[in-house]
Amino acid sequence: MTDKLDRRQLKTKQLLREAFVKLIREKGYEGITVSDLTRKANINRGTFYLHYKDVLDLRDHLKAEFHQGLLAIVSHLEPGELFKAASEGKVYDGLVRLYEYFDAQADFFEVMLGPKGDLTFARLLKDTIEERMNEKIAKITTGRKDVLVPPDVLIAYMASAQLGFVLHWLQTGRKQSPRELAQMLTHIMYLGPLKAVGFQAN
Amino acid sequence: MTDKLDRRQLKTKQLLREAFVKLIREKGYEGITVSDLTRKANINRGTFYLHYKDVLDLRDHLKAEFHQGLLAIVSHLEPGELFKAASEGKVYDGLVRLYEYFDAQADFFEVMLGPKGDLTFARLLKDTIEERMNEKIAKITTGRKDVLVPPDVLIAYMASAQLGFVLHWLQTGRKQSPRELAQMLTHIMYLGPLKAVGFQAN
DNA sequence: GTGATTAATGAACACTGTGTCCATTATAAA
DNA sequence: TTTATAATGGACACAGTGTTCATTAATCAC
Repeated sequence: MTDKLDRRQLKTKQLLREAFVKLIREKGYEGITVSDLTRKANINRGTFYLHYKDVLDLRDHLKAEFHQGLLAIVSHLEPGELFKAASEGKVYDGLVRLYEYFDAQADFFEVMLGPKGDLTFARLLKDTIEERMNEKIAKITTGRKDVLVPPDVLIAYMASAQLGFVLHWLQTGRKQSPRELAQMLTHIMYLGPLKAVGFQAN
Repeated sequence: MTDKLDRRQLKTKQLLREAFVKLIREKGYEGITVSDLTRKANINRGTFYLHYKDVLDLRDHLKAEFHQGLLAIVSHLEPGELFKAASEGKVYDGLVRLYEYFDAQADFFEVMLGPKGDLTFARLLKDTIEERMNEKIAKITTGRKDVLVPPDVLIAYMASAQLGFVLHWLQTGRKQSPRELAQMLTHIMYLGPLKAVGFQAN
């Protein structure tokens, strides 16, 4: 994966990566050209093609990087543990770790997932959450008859929800700590959104 | 809004609109050019510019159309009604109407929100849901101290969730009826995702 | 139907960006 | 210091853009 790279190559890739994020922030992801990138990075246009096929290729490499980082964390999450912690009024630690990752990489995620960013990245994250949940939840519900909602539907719901949840946090200045985030998500997951926001049975 | 249009103009716009959806289906949204569109629609390239500024402009006009359609329905939704219906084991009719709209326009939504589609459209829909919820939910929670999760956070969660829910349905062949969809969403909203999928307190 | 109106066409224009060369220069590694 | 190779600058043909304009064709109002 990580071929041993010449310093020069590392530097070039680093410059391109920075130029990419800057350009998204400045003029939005759509319509970034190779010429834009090399101008901003102050490198020769031909040099770009020594590393990437085109702008989409550069984007996909960046996406893959962060995808890996996320996978490493998400693969350890256990919905059963979340439910257990929630029913005992505790916070599931796996969630805290997940939000700590987003917090640490916030600069990148904020731009990339923001209004000017690249939404295919959002899709990738959602799909990742979804796949992992599928593995975990499938085990639990096989053979049961009392499920009110098919697991695949529910997983689609939750995966989108959790991404939207993080996104909102990123785009409103990250006012809560990762632990507070986990606490809130636990409430919503356990009680359901309606009761979590204060609707009361009467 | 709807200026009285020459038949020729209507026809041109119709052709462009069909070409756009076809091209997304065939080669993906990214990288569709004006030349692609006019070739596919069999019209003169110059003609395109008599109607739209560029590809993004065409896209935005299409988005706006469906946005209007959705607004008309979403603006009538009442979370309170949803909670009431849910606690009585009923289905909230507003939701059924919403899903009927997606069902009727499924061809367009499926392509546009699909893997090759335009994700800014997904964002627009999410924002629409979010804004409307904000209006409704804000009334309920003002002055209350017992909310476990701030309304804005919860709304971000729900808006994303509901979009993901519909998206999954569109992309898995629309196996459920709008009423069944509404039923499922009601369960999730009322019980929370964990209990809805079958986790049990013990 | 006829004539006035206006949309669509085809062809040209300068311009920007693409992807690929290649000889030359600069820099890192052994 | 030598050897390897990354980066450069300049060139190339090509595709797409956005605009203009005279010409053709369709529609609308009468």
